[in-house]
Amino acid sequence: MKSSFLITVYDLLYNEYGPQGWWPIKSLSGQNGFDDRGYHRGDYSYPRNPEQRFEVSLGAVLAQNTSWRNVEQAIEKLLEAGLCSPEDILKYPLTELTELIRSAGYFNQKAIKLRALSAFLKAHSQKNHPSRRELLYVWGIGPETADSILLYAYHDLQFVVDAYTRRLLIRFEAITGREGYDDIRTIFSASLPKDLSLYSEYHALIVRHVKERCRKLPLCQTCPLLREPSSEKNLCAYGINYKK
DNA sequence: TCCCAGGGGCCGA
DNA sequence: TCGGCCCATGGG
Repeated sequence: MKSSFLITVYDLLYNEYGPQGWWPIKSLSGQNGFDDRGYHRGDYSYPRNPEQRFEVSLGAVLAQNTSWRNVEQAIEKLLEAGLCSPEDILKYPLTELTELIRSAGYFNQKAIKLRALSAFLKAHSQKNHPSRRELLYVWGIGPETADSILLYAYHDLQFVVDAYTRRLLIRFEAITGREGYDDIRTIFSASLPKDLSLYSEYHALIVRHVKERCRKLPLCQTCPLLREPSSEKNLCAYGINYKK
């Protein structure tokens, strides 16, 4: 795949949707530069302290296979209970922790996952960020969650691949769908400039675009990726077939 | 009522 | 290694 292809896709998505403000930080909602849901569009300097990094990390676990609206409620309750650090989570009763995060679904599993992550972060030096390998060793942290934490909490240059990314590339016929997580991750990291804001924004834009347009039953008529006349091949093979 | 969400662990083949 | 199953709430 030509590297310019993924950059063209990025430019088109950015022009259509603008900065997405990921990762939102609930504890800063309403403050200068943040909307009432904690989004901070176009500013990639957050999180800035251990508490904010921890909130993003908790959110990455809570967001597993769960809509963000449900995650927001859980984060809000964690904040209300004053759980802002790994130590806070670890000393909080498990049954009560489970109740706080009920809205995020899979609450029995996720309460244990939050504890496992907290135990890891407590044992780990908070000064320099954890490695990908270390995070993957933590129970409940898979590749997507690890990369989300590294990119959005620790500003480490890791491209986040999710089900939306996979669907988008399948519809471009850029992948078959049988590729593993790391294969798809490499497609992006090999093609894109090493730029933190680009990585952060690209993943967020893919989520926005696929949720909104590239659904299971896609809305190709208004797809911003079908307006590029200079593309030599697709842009979206699915859309081309769809229009026939 | 059904389907899907900003996945990951576990288990059997 | 890989597919299938389980976890679970809430909104459309």
